[in-house]
Amino acid sequence: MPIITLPDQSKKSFDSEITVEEVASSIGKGLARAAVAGRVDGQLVDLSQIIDRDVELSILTNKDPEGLEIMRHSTAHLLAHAVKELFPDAQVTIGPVIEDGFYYDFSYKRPFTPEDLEAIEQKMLEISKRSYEVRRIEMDREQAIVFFKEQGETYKAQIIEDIPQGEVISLYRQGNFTDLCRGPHVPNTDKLKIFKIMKLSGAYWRGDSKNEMLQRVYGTAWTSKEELAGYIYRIEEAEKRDHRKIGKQLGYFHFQDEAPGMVFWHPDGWKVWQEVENYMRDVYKRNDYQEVKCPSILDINLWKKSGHWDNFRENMFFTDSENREYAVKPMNCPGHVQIFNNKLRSYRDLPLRYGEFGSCHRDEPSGALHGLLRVRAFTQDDGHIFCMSNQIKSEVIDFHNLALKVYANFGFEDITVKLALRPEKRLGTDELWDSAEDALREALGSCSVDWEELPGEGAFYGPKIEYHLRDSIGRSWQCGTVQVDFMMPQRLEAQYVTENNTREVPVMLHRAILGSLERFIGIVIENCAGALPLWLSPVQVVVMNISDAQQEFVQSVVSQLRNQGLRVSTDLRNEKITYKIREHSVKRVPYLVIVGDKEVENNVVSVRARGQGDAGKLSVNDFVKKLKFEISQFK
RNA sequence: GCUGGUGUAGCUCAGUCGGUAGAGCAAUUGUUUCGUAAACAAUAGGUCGGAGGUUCAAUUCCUCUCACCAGCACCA
Repeated sequence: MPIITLPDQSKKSFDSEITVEEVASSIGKGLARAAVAGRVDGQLVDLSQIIDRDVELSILTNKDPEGLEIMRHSTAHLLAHAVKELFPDAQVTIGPVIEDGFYYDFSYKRPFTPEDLEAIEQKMLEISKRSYEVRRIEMDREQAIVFFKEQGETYKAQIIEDIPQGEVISLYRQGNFTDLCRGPHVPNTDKLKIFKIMKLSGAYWRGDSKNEMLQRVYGTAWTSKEELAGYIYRIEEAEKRDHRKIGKQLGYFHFQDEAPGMVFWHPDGWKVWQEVENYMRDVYKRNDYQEVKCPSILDINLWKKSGHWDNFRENMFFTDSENREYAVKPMNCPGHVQIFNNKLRSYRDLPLRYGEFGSCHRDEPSGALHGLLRVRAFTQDDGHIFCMSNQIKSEVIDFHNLALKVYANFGFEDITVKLALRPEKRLGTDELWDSAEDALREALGSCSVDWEELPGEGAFYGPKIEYHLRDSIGRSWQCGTVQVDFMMPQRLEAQYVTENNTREVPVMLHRAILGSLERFIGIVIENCAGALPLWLSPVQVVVMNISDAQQEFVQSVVSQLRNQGLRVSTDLRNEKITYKIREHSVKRVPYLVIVGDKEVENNVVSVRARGQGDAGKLSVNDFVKKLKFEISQFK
């Protein structure tokens, strides 16, 4: 006599055991039709699940987040089903749900073509219409392994072999296609109607580059055609924000074949850069950092000593001169230690903070390069704090707060914090790693922030807190970081004199807020879709005349604005005012100033603000005040 | 680095089933002096990513190579 408690706390009792689907029908026809799965006492189950005891039950439709996920998962199975029908000797592997969709990895003798993808999508629609019932089957482990081996599905058999002994193995069958899966799934393939195959790519079996490369087919699925269209629209809109496109359009920078992964900054792009750099220089000054500058090329022996040779060599560029080998620096830390070591330090000097706009080169794999976001030559706002262990916590907390403040000034509020823990390839003992990781955890713990821990992702010399920002298409990029390092100061023989006149090795905190200036500027561009805030805009104002008669007045307005430190250009071309407005609007100039006879007569300017249109007439003085106020707001 | 795709004028792109290429915008010149997102006309502009090969002939076919794009792997 199961009594079922529904989400609204109402109870329904039944005379005998009953399936989730039957409960849905008992509530209403519409619900039964929309139902894709159920949740019984917190556990997701199929609609066919039998309930034989008192439970709490929710009926899930694809309007529920879990329902949508189940639907996407089932669509992944539909994809695999279609592939098996079209290419019977393809092997299926895994097909999970991801953000906004799903993928499925296949092993096949030849690469799929774009035409294959179309055929697969058609076949999926066809199978969906066949209205196959999706049925759960349970097998024991050995039975399941034999089952998949018989079908030539060696990857599936491998997956099962990794499932712990004794666990029940569940399979799902639709028509003549059976897939290993935990479930749950929609009850029938005809529930799957609104989906689209998106793209094809390679992916290593089990994510390991030593393994075979499989073919990954990506797809998306939604509950309505409108949502699918909305998703496609969002992707298109995001592509318009791509910093590579905007950078080209606005003439900020370019790349060319001769220097893959290295930026040619154009005048306007470089103005943005300088503005960012000067802002960060100010942050250094105001937070007790001393700016330094170290050589880019250092003797290879220093890199051997620091541990880079053993742990980072494949990412470094090398050069030589007169039989001496050098490395182009991939990091700034060894240089800063040299400055620290250049004189005898006392505990009274600590914490000692050095900051550098350090130009680094890393030989990144070609496939990793991505506009400004992943380059081979970049500049870090890289600082190193030499301190005692009892100063770590407060330094990390200060850094955390400073970093968030800087991000906010650039318009970023949504930052993901991660804690990257010891990697396989590393220096130092486990005890040192324990204390370094704990130090960071403790500091984060007192910062009222959520973080995700990433085992194995730390730097070779220490664990790190990472600050991630998202790009326009949802990819997340590490910008800032703070890392605790007990190893490098020791290896490079840094020391300070303690209170007791003994010598001790300082702790070194590596830290960067922007991370790479290139990457950060790329993300800023995407974040504002190229409409940079006034203080960062390379051209803040364009002053334009209506006709030749106002040329002189325009010049005088420009010189007044320039005298106030504003970045101003003129447009005196013999073009219609609408033409000029359009051109500079497309270039996202924050303010356009229009001068015609009326303005000259009244000694005012007509102001047009980006995104707002006509902003009225102002005296030059008032206009300057307005701009200065806006700039001060942002900084 | 791996898998797949792409590479034609400054930009966005069309085209050639093998006979050395075209549009729009930008540029240049001329005319127009015109008030809040594109005036009109003319001109100029490309060894079709690079190197080999096949061919009477290659931008088009083949091989290699470089760069870029997506994803994977790797990472700020």
